[in-house]
Amino acid sequence: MVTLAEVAQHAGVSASTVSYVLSGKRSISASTRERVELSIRQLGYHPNAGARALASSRTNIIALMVPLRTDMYVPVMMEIAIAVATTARTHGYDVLLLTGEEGPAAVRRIAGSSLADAMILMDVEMHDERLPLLRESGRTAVLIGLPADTAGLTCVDLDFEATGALCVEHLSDLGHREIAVIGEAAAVYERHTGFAERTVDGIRAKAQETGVRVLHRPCEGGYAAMAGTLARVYDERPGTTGFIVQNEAAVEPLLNLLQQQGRAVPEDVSVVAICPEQVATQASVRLTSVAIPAQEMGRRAVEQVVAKLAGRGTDEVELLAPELTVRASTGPAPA
Amino acid sequence: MVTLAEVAQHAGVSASTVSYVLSGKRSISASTRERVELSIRQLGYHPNAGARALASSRTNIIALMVPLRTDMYVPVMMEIAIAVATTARTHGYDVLLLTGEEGPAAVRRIAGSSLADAMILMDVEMHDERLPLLRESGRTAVLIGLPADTAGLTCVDLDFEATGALCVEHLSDLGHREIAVIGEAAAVYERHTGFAERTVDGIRAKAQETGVRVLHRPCEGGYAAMAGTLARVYDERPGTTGFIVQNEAAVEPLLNLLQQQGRAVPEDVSVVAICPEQVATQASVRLTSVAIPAQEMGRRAVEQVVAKLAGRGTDEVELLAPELTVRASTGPAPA
DNA sequence: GAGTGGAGTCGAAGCGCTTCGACCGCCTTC
DNA sequence: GAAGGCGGTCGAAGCGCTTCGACTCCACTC
Repeated sequence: MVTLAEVAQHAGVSASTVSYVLSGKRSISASTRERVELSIRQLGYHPNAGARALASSRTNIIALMVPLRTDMYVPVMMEIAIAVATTARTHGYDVLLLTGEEGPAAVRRIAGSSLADAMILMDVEMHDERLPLLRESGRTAVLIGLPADTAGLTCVDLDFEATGALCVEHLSDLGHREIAVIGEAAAVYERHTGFAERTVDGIRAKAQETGVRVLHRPCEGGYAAMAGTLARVYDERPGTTGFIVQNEAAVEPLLNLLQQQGRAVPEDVSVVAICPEQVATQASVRLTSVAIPAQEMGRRAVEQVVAKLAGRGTDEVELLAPELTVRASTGPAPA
Repeated sequence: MVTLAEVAQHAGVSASTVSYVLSGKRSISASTRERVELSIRQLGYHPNAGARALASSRTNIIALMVPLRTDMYVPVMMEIAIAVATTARTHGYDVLLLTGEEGPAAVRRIAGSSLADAMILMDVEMHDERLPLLRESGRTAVLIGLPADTAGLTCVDLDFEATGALCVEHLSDLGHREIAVIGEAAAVYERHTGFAERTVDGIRAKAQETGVRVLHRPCEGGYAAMAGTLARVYDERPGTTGFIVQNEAAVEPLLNLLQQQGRAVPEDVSVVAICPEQVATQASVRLTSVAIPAQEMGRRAVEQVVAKLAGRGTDEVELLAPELTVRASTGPAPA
């Protein structure tokens, strides 16, 4: 491996000069700069990451903790993770991938070993075990999600309350008075995952306001689970004409089951989904939906991290405004 | 941050002794060891990753290059990535997440900066641009996938040729004589992604052997694309009774369209899928399928990396044997 | 009872980089 | 024309760790 010293020798300058050319922290004459840059290219020099980290106590690495859960909708996670990784690169950072496996201890390990300059946590629960450790470590961090106590934390998330409200409003405007909410798997609510609960809160509040009746049912993905859930929904509320679905793995099963039961979408039943665009547009019926802006979330999280590391930080909660796109799955309530 | 020196002082020994306690590279008396370990715990010491990397030229980081493509089936990628990350941790490694964005240059950057001890490449193409750089860099690497030239490379992958053959064999045994293959998006073949081509090769070979006629059509995911593809298939080969699907985004659309056209699965038409277990079991019809062992692939890749880094390396191609599980989507060909 | 060897420990020399203070000209400025 | 300032460069001191050689002590051996 080529070292700084070798570059310096090759260019006929001192090591510190080369370092300053690289970092731009002191002014360097054009001629020297060019000579150094030429040497760098000719020798194929790359700074050693470890040495750099040691000397500067900056690793240029952001740790990303992704959940291990299988009950979460994976593509969204992946999309966020990829957005984080690519955005990070544009700011000169690499991303370290941590899975939930290790649990809260990972926070301590990363902070303690100075493996990363900052952390991004995904799938944050209302009372997340990692948060105390995070605060204690004093490390820069950004959450994707919204815990109960956000004091001193920077958070990025879709505004799920507004999302829920928006869905109800849309259905209500179309004249629907009985709505069923097909939610995430029960386990998601049990561990108090913020986004799921906030969506339901938003739905309930808007329903109350508009005088719409709401029935909320968690649902595992897949056909079998959806069939059972659907049967119970119609059992309890035969007059249901609107559905809000917040479980991507339940979308297609729901559409199919409705069709099989002779309920036409959107003539008899309207369906609003909260899901990534791709799911909404590729489903068997083009779905009216509120998109989950996974990329945007990943991007914003990194930008917040970078800002905080640059000292321009803000401890704020950034909620992205939901947007509802009307497609072919919603229409006026049947008379 | 607590340093080695502070631990040493606290325990009343020299820094090197603490280091040897940590690494176990020299024998240490039980009493000293205990004293040092106690100090480490009391002070909450974590070795600094950068310093360690610098002094030992080992980072304990494995770089994972995931593709950026959206035409790949994302959940499989995610599953592999998570398996890689968790397996790596059990061997004391962390994982650096690189996206395709940066292209082949990422290989050079990682190797040059000694950011990682080894690399795992996913989504390898037949003539992958990254391979020359990889060979040149001399860095330890394992591929998930199979390029045309595997000389000097360690590869892990499902045996897709055998997979294709297995699917044909199953359908042939059931008496099907005309088979359609619904493949990945055209772009996947255009860039010569090994697994897609090898599957088709395996299918063709076995078809020839068993006297089955095969029609292969690439297909984007979603309903619209699938509808078009299906129409064309029946246009060209009205006698088609068996389908092999290697595009998860086409599975559900295919099943639905067949149903809509009044073709019963499996009475009129048999469908074999090449997809993750979850897709096969959660589809509207429980699918006969060959599973893509994503976790196993990720795990094996890491184990190969660890073995190579420990000097126990083998430059070999490890092809996992496919397993076909018969479920409800295949049956005897109609008379 | 001197010689041998192994177990246990230490000191010091780096690993490759960043960064601080110092230095040297040269251009201003009054 | 002397004082001051600034752009440009260098030397040296670490950053926190690993690792090599050397040293000490003690239990053996013959």
